[in-house]
Amino acid sequence: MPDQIQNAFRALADPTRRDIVQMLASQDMTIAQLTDCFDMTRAAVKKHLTVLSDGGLILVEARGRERINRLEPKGMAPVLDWLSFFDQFWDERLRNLKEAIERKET
Amino acid sequence: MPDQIQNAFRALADPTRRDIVQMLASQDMTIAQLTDCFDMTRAAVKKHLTVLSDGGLILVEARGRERINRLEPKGMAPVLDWLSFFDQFWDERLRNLKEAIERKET
DNA sequence: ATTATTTGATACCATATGGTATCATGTCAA
DNA sequence: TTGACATGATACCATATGGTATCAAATAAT
Repeated sequence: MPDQIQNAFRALADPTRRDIVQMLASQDMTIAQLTDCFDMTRAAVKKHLTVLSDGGLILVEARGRERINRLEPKGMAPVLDWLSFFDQFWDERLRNLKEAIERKET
Repeated sequence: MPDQIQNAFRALADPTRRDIVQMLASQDMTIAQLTDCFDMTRAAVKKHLTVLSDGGLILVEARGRERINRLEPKGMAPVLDWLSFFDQFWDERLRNLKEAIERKET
């Protein structure tokens, strides 16, 4: 719960975890299914899934002896919120540039 | 140049670096100025700036013996591009949910 | 010219991270 | 019940990471 922003950004910092996120976007998958898609051990994939879960980016549902890993779009909210301030900066930059050009042309 | 997405995500994965980005959003700063804002050595701050530079998130301009660190909004583009696919997923989820509700109510 | 200031670079350290191997546990099927 | 299968958990390893301390180099100030 604490530092959700940090956990989410950390979860996205690894290329394998970003790949997992992309795969889960197309369909829910078990650990074994995900492991088939990567050149690494099931234990390694499990670790990545734990980090993604800590980041709030996936939800794990126990179904019998399997664990269905599902994407949790809400988990991306802290990341997008943080980045939103940057959009403002970007816009301000464009405004300043526009102003400067207008002053020169006056 | 290669793996710009990875370098950008990695740069954003550290809380100190995200703080630096926020500070540079309000004004360009030298390494010494940034160091005053944190409880760590100038060398540590310099390392973070190198990572941010590798991620394409800042530009460094030499001015005399000082180095002006400036935010580079364009560097955020790979991150936003990668996240954009997620927006689609989110929308699709909403569409599916909407469809399911409509089917039930029919 | 000399000194102070800002930075670059390197060596070094503790811990985090990504990975494997291994064994224990729970669940499905015969 | 007895295996087979999917997972959990732990110990362990190599490397990456975030930090310090230290020294060299370039520029500013006196």
